[in-house]
Amino acid sequence: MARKTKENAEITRQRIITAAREVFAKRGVSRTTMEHIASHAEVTRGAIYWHFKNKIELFHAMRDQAILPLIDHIDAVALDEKSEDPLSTIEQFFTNTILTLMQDPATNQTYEIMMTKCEYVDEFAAVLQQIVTNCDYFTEKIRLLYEHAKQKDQLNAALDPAALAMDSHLFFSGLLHMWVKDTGRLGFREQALGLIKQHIALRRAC
Amino acid sequence: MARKTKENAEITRQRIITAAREVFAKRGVSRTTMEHIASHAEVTRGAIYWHFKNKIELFHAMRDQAILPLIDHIDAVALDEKSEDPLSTIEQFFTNTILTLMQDPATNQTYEIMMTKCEYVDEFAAVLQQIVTNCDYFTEKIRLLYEHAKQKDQLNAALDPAALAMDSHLFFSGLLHMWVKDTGRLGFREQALGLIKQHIALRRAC
DNA sequence: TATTATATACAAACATGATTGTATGTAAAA
DNA sequence: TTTTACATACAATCATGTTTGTATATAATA
Repeated sequence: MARKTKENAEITRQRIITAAREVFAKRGVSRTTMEHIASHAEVTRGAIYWHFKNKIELFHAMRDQAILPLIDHIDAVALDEKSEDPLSTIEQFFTNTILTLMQDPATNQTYEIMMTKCEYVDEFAAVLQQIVTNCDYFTEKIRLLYEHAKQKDQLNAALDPAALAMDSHLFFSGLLHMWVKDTGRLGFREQALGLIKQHIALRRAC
Repeated sequence: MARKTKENAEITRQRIITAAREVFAKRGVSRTTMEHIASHAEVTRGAIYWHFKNKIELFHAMRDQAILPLIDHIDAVALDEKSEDPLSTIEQFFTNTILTLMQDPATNQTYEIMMTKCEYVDEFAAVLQQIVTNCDYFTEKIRLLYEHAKQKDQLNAALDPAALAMDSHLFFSGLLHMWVKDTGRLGFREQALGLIKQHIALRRAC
């Protein structure tokens, strides 16, 4: 086949990533072969091996497209340190993340793959450690916001910001897992935003 | 090879399940071949195919050994409906589950496999639905306990038992996930019991 | 109680298909 | 003219399910 321009090559690359995501979601990462991805993207394996070294590099490319914006998002939230209402800032962050999953099927699908269609062994074991590291980073940001809330007396006095941040992180982690897993019935997804609201309300000074 | 007695056959069966668990944990369910399991169990594939139809049946046998006792546990807890202190009952349940994971490496390993080393597609997709169903069952039991706590005025008055139960379930789900994922550093596991304590404390009437 | 028949608990071999990485070819872009 | 962006062909391994073989436990029978 004829050579493509740089722009066309980039389009091909993106088509491959999209195809990989869709096939991963359907068959799981391990059971997905390069040929599956290739035919779904309407290219040959040669094209994939040109753009990516192997399956895990392709996986990382897919993951980055979903994760990096989220990291940016939490960084932006953390910048909002001077917020008048830190508890609402936390609530907003949770809510926005859920809204992203609702509105962006690609991101949602990538989360689904990472949580229920990937085995974290061998080359993928490192990914799990990155996830844990991200969790720590995330929890620390939340902790800072709880600190500010406490200084502003918006927090129930007896509560410890570090422990609260952990509790919130675990809540949110659980929420994302249920969000992803509960695809059949629509019940859970509808309550998600309400659960976030109540979770934060529980912390406000009473 | 010679035929074994029923007792010996049962021992072989259990050896296979144990071997499967250990190999699943090391290589992930998809990448594990019957031959891997066979050699680890010091039998041939013939023995495995005699006892189990295929890999997923073996997976289910392994899963049942970890899950069924837990179901029994929560059923026992739910029987404790007349408890004087329902919030402590919930706390006890969470704590006991974590203690089980600490003390029983086999159970812990099975959880690890189910949460990070299994792809829920094809034959395994149904397992995910079972997990969700179990979650619902679990959440309902917790909800009942919160109801009782509310009737006894042990609960912060403004709180809704159903939403609280969901929040607790998400917290606990997140806790188990972090417990399993955070194998490297020992930091998280040490705080787990403290986090449970605080989570429940947050709900007590103030 | 001794004998026989049958089901059991595996081991070993077989047939088949799938998947990976690489190596090579090629036409157009730069 | 030299890369680039792929397609195609190749080699080698690996995994699965099934089939066949067999020694023995166990139950039935005489």
